Amino acid sequence: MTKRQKPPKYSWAYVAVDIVVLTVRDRRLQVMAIRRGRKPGLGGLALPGGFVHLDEDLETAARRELREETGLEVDFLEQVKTYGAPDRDPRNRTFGVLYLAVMPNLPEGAAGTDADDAQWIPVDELLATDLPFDHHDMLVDALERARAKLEYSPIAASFCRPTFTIGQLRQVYEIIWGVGLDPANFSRKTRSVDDFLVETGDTVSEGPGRPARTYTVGSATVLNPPINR
Amino acid sequence: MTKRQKPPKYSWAYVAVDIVVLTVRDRRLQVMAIRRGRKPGLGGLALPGGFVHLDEDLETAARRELREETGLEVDFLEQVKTYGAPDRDPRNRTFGVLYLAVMPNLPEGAAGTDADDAQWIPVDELLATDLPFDHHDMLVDALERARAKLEYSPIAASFCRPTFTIGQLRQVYEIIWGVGLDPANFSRKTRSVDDFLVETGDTVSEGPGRPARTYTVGSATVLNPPINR
DNA sequence: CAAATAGTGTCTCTTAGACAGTATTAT
DNA sequence: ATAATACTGTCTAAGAGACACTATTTG
Repeated sequence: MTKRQKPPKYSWAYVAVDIVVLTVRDRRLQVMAIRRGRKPGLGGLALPGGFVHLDEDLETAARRELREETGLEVDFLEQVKTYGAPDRDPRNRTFGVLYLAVMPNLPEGAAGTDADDAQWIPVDELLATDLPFDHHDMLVDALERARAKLEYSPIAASFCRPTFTIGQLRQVYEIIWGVGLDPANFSRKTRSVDDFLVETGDTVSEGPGRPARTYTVGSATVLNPPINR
Repeated sequence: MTKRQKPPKYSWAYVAVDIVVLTVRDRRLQVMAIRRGRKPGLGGLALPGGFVHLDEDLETAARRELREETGLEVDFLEQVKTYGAPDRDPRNRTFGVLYLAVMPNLPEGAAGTDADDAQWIPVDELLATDLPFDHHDMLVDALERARAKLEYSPIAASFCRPTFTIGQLRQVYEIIWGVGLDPANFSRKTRSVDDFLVETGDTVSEGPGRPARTYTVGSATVLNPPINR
């Protein structure tokens, strides 16, 4: 897998990818964490991630590490930022490329976590634990990115299953932004965004209340007009 | 300068920084380019940049390379994206961390380009030349970032000298967005943004027309409300 | 004086948000 | 029936953009 190359002439380094995978479960924003099997931070929680192979793209490495460490396959994956403080890894000079991934709340087991050491944990709980390296900063930065992207990108749909209701979409916004949104205005607003939502023609009924129309995400890459906080 | 470390155990790589420095000169958006002294792309233009030292932060490396290769000192510097395609550098596995920098149009010579091989060139001209590595993609990505940030960040002020008029600020927007903006509405709009502009109390007269009030940039990090295109 | 730029006034049209009211379900 | 959710209607206030008009300079 890992090819050889000539010994380094200049300052060399390891390059790793780390991934913040977000989902909404039990009405809370949750993040995928793994239990570390080695020092530093042995036994504690950390973000999934690992070294990039020699013949591998960054995004490919992120997907591979995610699959290996958590068993997850994500549809939304985006580079956030690269961390390069000289002492960020006490062992060797290592650069960390952070990725943000987003998943729907799939039923436990279905493409879920085969890996024993992987678990969903509410974001605020993980933020309160002692994370190794600069994983705390990474989590904060990824969250900020996700919050910002809700406004102008269809990323919220990545938190939903392929077919979803506007109520489900609204909950994503409410939970991630931590605010309450007027259902009536939110419905009008999202439907008015060009190519954001595509009506399926079906409706679903979940619990009491009028059945909701279902939608799939459209071709829009930018929300125009944006959904303001 | 470059410390030693133990020989690599896993896939190692070189890490470089590349910088897109933008300014507005002669009413055009221009970018700093250097003439390459080695292959690949020998004799052609390229973005300034170079390898990160072992004991150096990424941003520090970007500032150092910029100083060494172009003699420039910038105030605005921001990480954009990291490029990691396995074949992006034909010689060795090299990751490239892209930075966006912005400068005012300083009078030629003053903290200008000591370096012979560095030059300002209009962005569209550099885009039309044959750039080495993935510098073309980098330039496109940096431009998109700059255009987007005009809307919601005070980055436009970084294109201006410490004290500037609203007319000068408007020109930055017009040139970078490639659109015409209504001077009256633009003036009202920018002045209404919280903590964006701070009046100096002075006015300056450049050519014909009523003298303009001058401003310095305020404490705002986010423009609220934003300046829409 | 004319031409050019800075800045104010005002009008119109669109949109965001508040909130009342109607539709349709589970229990 | 009651409660809960989905969705429509409507009003109000704020904001964006068009554009006329005033202010102050250079030549």
